[in-house]
Amino acid sequence: MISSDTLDKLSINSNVVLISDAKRLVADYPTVPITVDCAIFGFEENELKVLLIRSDLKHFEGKWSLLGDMIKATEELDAAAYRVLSERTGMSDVFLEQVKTFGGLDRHPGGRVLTIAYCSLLNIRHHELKIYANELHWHNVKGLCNMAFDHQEIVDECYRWLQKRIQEHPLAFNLLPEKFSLRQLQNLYEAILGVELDRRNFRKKFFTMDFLIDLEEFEEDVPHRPGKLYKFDFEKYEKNKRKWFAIDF
Amino acid sequence: MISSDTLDKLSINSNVVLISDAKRLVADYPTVPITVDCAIFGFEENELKVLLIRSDLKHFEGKWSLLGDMIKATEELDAAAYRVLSERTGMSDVFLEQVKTFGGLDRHPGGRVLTIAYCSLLNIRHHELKIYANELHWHNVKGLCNMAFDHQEIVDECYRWLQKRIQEHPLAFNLLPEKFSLRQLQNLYEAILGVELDRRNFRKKFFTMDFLIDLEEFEEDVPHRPGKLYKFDFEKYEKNKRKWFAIDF
DNA sequence: TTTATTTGTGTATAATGTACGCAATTGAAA
DNA sequence: TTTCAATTGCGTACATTATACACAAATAAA
Repeated sequence: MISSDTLDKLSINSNVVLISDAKRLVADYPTVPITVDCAIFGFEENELKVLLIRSDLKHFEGKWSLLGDMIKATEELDAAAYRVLSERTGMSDVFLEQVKTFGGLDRHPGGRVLTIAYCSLLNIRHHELKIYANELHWHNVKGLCNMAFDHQEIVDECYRWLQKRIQEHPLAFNLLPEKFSLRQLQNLYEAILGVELDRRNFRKKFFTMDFLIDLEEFEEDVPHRPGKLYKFDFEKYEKNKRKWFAIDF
Repeated sequence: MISSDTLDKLSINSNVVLISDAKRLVADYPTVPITVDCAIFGFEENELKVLLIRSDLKHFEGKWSLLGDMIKATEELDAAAYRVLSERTGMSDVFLEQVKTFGGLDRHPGGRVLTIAYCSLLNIRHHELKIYANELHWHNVKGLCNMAFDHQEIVDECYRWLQKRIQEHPLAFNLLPEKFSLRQLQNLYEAILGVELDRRNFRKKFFTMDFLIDLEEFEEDVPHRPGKLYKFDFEKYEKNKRKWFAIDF
């Protein structure tokens, strides 16, 4: 049976029933609050870190949470994630990409809340954290525990996503200071992938890729022979992007 | 200023303000109708196809749309996508995976509607389409036009996702009949990747992967030397999954 | 029987990945 | 000063994989 109310929304056109009032159609749909959660990764002391706060929900008292917020009524998804990121880190011009949407019925104690997970990579030293409330700080990605909501699952998913992604595109440079040594670069790859790599082959691979710029400068204050410093040639990379497929370790 | 209404939701605990009433917190969030849209891919006559219907919105009269529906209030995201798929194709046990969420403010004429895009792969011959209403049928992925909503963008995204994905995992077998020749398999890869592959090297690659089962049967009714038929060894693949990284063409 | 077409199986070569050797440079210890 | 430990920078030998291409065998149609 089609109710008269439903009929109001319909018009008949060449034997097909067309809905003329899209607003009234949509008005019948159930609605859900939507949020973004950002897995913000950084790299320090040869460890991959993720930025967390204490949950401000009594229900998750003492547990750790990703940075997130509701999406405003007239806000684009990416913009909401970027807002969360910049409000807390003060950073702009940062790598940020959508990873996956989580909509489990019981993931939020306040009722069904959908969240769109984003992954962000940034250089810890480049940014003074803003709003230190709720014990905002960096946690080792390995050995996380005591997470609020389904945030353990979200971090795991973002971390796996990152592991794949850095083998397709040289995103890892977003995590390093502008000037870095090959050793730092290798430590980063080893930390993210969780494997040991041969130093000499690693070096060869990155030199043949040919977007490291030799700065003719050297490390300082290291208790051994200092390594050369390089920077990443973003321009050259952008031009040759298409050719890329895998970094492959 | 904190309103007295807000204070009701708060409790103070070790200098941190905790929100005790999660439901009331969430009640303040804007809410949005959420839908799923399925890019359902099939393979026929050496062409990659996608299943579309005519949009039933007057606003998009004559335009083509992915299969989609609202997500019910107590329905998991994957379940909603699976429901859309099985209602229309009658298929169960089908490959289905979340790809990306689209939430552009103006993507739906009825107001903001979030959609979670899913990608599905199935064998066209295995399934009688159900509900032929709205001119449900298979379209060539190449040369799509006249799409409703942002569905062109969604199909493009799902197609790129598929191109990457079949090089990491042998998903393509979901698109083939149970028994297939190496030529069919190669045609499929060529259709999806949009490249020509060397027949002999292609064969070598798949034999060294070692999960094709030789059925000792042959093609029939072909106007040339018939090729051997194979089936995919899902069991063996599942066991060796971890070792995988890329198929690489 | 011949021809066109396609399958099935190779091989030769180039490119890439992997394992590892060794001199050079630095800070710190002897 | 000399020696040592640690690390960088550069190389080479070998194994593995990718790529290009040749040719016989099987089938339908002429």
